[in-house]
Amino acid sequence: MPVITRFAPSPTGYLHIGGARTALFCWLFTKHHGGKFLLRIEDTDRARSTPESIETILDGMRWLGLDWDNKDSESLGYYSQYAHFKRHAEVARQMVANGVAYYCYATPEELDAMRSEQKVKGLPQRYDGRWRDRPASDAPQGIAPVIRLKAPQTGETTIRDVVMGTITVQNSQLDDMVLLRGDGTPTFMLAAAVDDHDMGITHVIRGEDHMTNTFRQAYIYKAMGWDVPVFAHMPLIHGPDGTKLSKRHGAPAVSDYRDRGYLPEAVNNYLLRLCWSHGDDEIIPMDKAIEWFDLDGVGKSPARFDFAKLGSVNAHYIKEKPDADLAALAAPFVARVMGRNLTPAQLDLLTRAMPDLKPRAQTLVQIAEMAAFYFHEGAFTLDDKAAKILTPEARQVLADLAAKMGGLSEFTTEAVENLFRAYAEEKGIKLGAVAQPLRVALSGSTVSPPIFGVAGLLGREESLRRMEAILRGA
RNA sequence: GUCCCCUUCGUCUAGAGGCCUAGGACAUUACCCUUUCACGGUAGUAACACGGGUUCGAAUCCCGUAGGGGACGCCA
Repeated sequence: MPVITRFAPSPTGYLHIGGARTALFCWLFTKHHGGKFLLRIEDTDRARSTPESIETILDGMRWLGLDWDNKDSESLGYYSQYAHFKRHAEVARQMVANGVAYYCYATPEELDAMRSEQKVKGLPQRYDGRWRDRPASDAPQGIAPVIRLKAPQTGETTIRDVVMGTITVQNSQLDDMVLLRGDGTPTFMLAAAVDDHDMGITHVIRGEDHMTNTFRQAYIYKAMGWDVPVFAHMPLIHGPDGTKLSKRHGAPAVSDYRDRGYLPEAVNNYLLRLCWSHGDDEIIPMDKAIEWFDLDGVGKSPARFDFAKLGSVNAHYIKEKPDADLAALAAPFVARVMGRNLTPAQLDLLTRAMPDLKPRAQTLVQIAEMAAFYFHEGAFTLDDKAAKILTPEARQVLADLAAKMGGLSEFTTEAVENLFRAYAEEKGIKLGAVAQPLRVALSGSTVSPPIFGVAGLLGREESLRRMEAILRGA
C-alpha cells in the first residue's frame, strides 16, 4: 500500500518551527517510501483563520522546499478543511443516528462553571455527560446544541504508535468531546479524523501534543467502521529552558529564521537532527536525509532548541554555497544594512568578496554587516579602537604607502601585499603595524576580511580615496 | 489535581547485556596557524537522574522514587 501522509497546520498565525519539523519528518518519510505528501489547512475555526496566515504557511513550506503533492489537484492549491464542512456535519449526524453520538444543550457558561467546580474539588476536568442519556424531549428552546461523541466509559483503549509505542488508557479517562459545534461547524477532533479517512491518509504524523486526541479519535474511526491509520507522534521541540517553544524564546516562526539569515538547507539539517540521528552524521543533505530517514529512528524524548548549533550548521552551508548564489541571497540583507539597494557593480563586488566573507559568518545577516564597508561612501565614523590605531606614526605609514600605491604598475592584492611587506621590512616594523592602519583606512574598523584582499577588490582609486580621506581627517 | 510520555556531557545525540576506561557534534578552555577577525588543526574539561532488583556481567532488562514535558476547550 502506498504511503500517503499529510501536514495539517491551522492558519491562525505563523508557521511554527516545531510544526515545520513535523512537516519535515513527514515529508522525508513520504519521500523515503515513494508516497504522497498532502497539505491540509485546518481552517474550520472561522474566527481565527486568516488568508494571510495561510499565505505565510505556504511561503514557509516553499522556502524549506517541502513541496506537497496536492497543490495541483486542489482548486486552492491545498486541501481546505473548511471546504468540506458539510461532509463533517453529515458524519456527525450519522453518528447520532447510529447512537454513538448525541446532542448536548449545555451552554459554554454552564460548562465553565462545571470545570471550575471540578478544579476546586481537585477532580479531573472533564465533561460529566449530563446530556448523554437525556431524551430529546428535554431539549430546551433557543439553544443550538452541539453533537458529542458517546465515548465508552468502561474498559480501556490501546493505540499503537510508531514512535511512542503501545499505549493504553482507561476509558474512564475519556470524556464525550464535541464533534460538531452549535453553529454546525466541525471541531478538530471530528474534521481531522474524517479528512484523514477521506484523503486516504495511511500515516498520521503529528506532534506529541496530539497524543491524547488519538484515543478519542480512534472511536470515530471505530464508530464509522473505518480503517485506522498508522499513528506516529513526534516529540515536541522545547526552548532552551525546556518548556514548549514559543514567542517568548525569540524565534518561533519559520520566517524568523529566513529574516535572521539562515539558509533553508541549514534549518532543515538542524531540525532533522532533533530527535533523530544517523550514527555520528551531523551534516546531512536532503538527498541523504531522504535515503536515511524513517520513523523507527525517531526518539521519544523532546529536544531543546540550540541556536549555537543551528549557527554552526548554517555556517557550514554558507561555506558550501557558490559565491554568486550567496551574494544574491545576501544582497537584500546588505541593502537593509545600507538603506539602499545594490547596483549590479556592487553585487559583483559582493560576489568577489564572498570568499573572504564566507568563512567569517554564521548567517547572511553577519555577511551583510561585515560587507557593508565595501560599499561605504563618505568618511567612516571610527570607534575608539580604530581611532587609537591612527597614531602619528601610523599616519606617516599610510602617507608613505599611499604614495607608493599610486605608483604601482599593477594594483592587485599580491602587489599591495608585497609593497606593504617590503615597506615593513625596510622600516623594521611588524606587518601588523602597517596592515592595521590600512585596515582602519579602508574598512573603518580594526576587524575586517584580509586587508590586502580588500584593497585589491576596492581597486586603486577607491583605496587611495579612503586613505587620503583618513589622512585629511584630524 | 487526573491521565499519558520522557530522563546519557551545558545542548543535540551514539549506544539494542560484555566491543564503554561511554563515542561524535555544538558550546567551552588551551595551544598552533595568522596582518585583525574568522576558517582550519591539535589537545583538554564535561554525562549514563536516584534507589532497589534480575544477571557471571546493566547506560542497555524489571520495579520504585524524583525531576521534566504534554493533554485535560463549542482551539487545532
